Amino acid sequence: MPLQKTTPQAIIRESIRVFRRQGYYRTNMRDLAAATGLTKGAFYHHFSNKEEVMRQALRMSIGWFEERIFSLAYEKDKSAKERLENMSVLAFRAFTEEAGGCFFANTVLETAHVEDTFLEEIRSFFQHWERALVGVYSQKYADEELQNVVQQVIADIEGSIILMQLHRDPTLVQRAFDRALEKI
Amino acid sequence: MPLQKTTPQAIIRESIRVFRRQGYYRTNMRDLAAATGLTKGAFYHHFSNKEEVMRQALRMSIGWFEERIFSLAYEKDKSAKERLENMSVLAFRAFTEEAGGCFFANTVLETAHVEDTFLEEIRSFFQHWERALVGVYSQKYADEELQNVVQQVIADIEGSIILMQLHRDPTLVQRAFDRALEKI
DNA sequence: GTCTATACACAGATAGAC
DNA sequence: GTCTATCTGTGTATAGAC
Repeated sequence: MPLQKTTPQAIIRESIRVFRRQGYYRTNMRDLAAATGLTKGAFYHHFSNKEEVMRQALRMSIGWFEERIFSLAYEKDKSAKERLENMSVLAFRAFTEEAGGCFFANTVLETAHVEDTFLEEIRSFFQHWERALVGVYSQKYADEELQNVVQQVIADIEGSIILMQLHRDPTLVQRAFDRALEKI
Repeated sequence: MPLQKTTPQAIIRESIRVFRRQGYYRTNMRDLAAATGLTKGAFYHHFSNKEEVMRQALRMSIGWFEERIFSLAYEKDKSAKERLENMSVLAFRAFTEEAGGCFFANTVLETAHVEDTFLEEIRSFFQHWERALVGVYSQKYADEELQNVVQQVIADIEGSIILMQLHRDPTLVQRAFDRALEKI
C-alpha cells in the first residue's frame, strides 16, 4: 500500500465538518489541514486556497443532500406522506448531527453581506429542497398556497435549527419536522 | 481637528450596524473605529477589546427591542390582535433594514460552536421575544399548544430572514409575519 | 505527497505625542 | 480624546528539502 494517499474527497469531507462547526471566516487553513491529519504545506498541494475548499465543500454537501434526502421525494411507489416522513427522518439527523446545524444557512448569514462568492451554491441547495417539498405537498395544495406552505416549512425548520443551537436542544428541530408532517 | 466628543453610545450604535452586516469575526477594529470616524487608537480609549464592544452592542440592541417592540405586547388597552400587528410592523422594519437580518440569529450561528461568550445575551433576546408573543397568543392558545405556536412563529420569522438574505427579497419575511397574524 | 521553514499581510492591542 | 507609530500574534500562501 502506498503510504496513505490523501484524496481530495476525504479532505473535503473533513473540511465540511470543520466549516459547519466553526464557520468560514473563523476557520483557518491549519484547522482544515489538521482535520485530515495534514500540515498546511501538504494541504496546499491539493487546494490552492480557502475559497476553493469552501466551494467544493458546499458542492459535495449539496450532492449528498440530493442523493440521500431530496431524492426520496420522487419515489413514485410511495405515498406523499411516506415520502415526507422518510425525508424528515434523514434531514433531522443531518441537521442535528454534531450540532452543526445547516451548513448552508450558516454560510448565508456569515457571508451574504460581505461577498456573494457562495450565493449560487447555497441557492442551489434551497432550490432543490423547495422542489422536493413541492413534490410531496402538491397532492394537497396548489399554486400560491403550495408555495407558501413549502416556504413556511423550510423557514420553520431553519429557524428551529437556530433555536436548537441557541438552547442546545435538538427536540426544537424535531418539533419543526413534526409540524411539517402535520401539514400533509 | 475634530474635537467633538464621541460618546460610547454613539460608538456602540454604529458598531451594531457593522457587526450586523459583517458578522463578528469578519469585523475588525479598524472597521468599528471608522464607522464612528475614529482611528483604532482613539477607539481603544473607549473600549478595551472587541468582545466588549460586541457584548455592549448586543445589550443595546436587546434594550432597543424591549423598549420599542416587545413592550407593545403589554399595552392592556389594546386587543391581542392589535398588539401583535403593532409589533409586527416594527419588527419587520427592524429585521429588514439595511438587509442585515437578525443580529442575534447571525451571532448564534457564527459563534455558538466556537465559544459561548455571547450565549447569555442572545438567549435573553429570544426569551423576551417569546414572552411577548406568549402574551398575545395566550388569549387563543394555552399550555403546550401555546408554546408550540410561539416557537413556530419565531422559527418561521427567523428562517424567513435567512431566505431573505439568500434571495435578497424582504417580502419573504413579510409573508412570515402575515402567517403569524393569521394564527391569532 | 508530505514535511519544515519562511515570506508577507493584517489583525488585536499598546505607547506616547499633541 | 484623538492621533501616529509600533509591538506581537496569527493568517494566507509559497519554497524547497525529503
